[in-house]
Amino acid sequence: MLKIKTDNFDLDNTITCGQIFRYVKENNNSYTIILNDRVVNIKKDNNELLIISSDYNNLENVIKDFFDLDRDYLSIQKEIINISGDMENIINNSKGLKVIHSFPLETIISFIISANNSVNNITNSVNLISEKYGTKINFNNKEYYLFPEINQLTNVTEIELRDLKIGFRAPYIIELIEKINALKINLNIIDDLSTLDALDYLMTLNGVGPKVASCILLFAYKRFDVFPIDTWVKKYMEENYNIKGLKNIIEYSKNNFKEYSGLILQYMFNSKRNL
DNA sequence: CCCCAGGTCGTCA
DNA sequence: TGACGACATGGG
Repeated sequence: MLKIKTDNFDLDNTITCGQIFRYVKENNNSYTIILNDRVVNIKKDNNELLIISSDYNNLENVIKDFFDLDRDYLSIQKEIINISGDMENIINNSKGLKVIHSFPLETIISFIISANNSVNNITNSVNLISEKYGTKINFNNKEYYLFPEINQLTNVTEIELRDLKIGFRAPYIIELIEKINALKINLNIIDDLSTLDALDYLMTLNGVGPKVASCILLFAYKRFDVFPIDTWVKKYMEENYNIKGLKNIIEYSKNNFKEYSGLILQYMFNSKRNL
């Protein structure tokens, strides 16, 4: 077992608030999470994380990277409150929430599926994709399936994907796979692009609009200066600021939330969904 | 049978 | 550009 000391970390909220889809809450209040190359089970015991895994190689760094444990969120939260004091409420509601550092291909496909969909349906489809195409891992006397690598998806057909309840988004995913294989899209260069260029780059993909592209950059590339505006954030902005419309929200966020827009909108999403 | 879910696309003015 | 309906699937 690996133990990691943490403070200011809300494990439950971070896992369950919609950033990731592939986790199971166990009876002992631990979480089993499927990462890109291993399965981990994590339990929070006061200020300590207790972790068991199918693979202990470099595990501490993997966990710290995935949960963004080395970033100083308290300072960021203070800064945000300085920028706009009325943020104190929702930040208090989301104290200890970390932005997960997820995996590009899985994140892109998951959030293409997220369009006009519910978290339950998204989770279901992502799990079905993994079970059908991913690598099997035995852990704790159970079988788990990693999300597939690109080479495991090369020959996937639209009909197969529609069987996995992906619906009208199936052709978007086929196109994504084809573009990656044809080297028309390179997920590795995104770190070298500015956030605006990265958004444009991702939005060349069918099925990836401003919201999905923002989620990809926030959750898979650690860009906090994005605007993942969904129905919940729209409701929040209208109720609390009387601001309507995508452009107006982006404009307001840009002016008031600056480089932490993505994080703040995540706080809003979280507070709204937890009501 | 209606509306909605972590939206985006194609079409038409 | 901007508005608007369509889109698979499941749940309330």
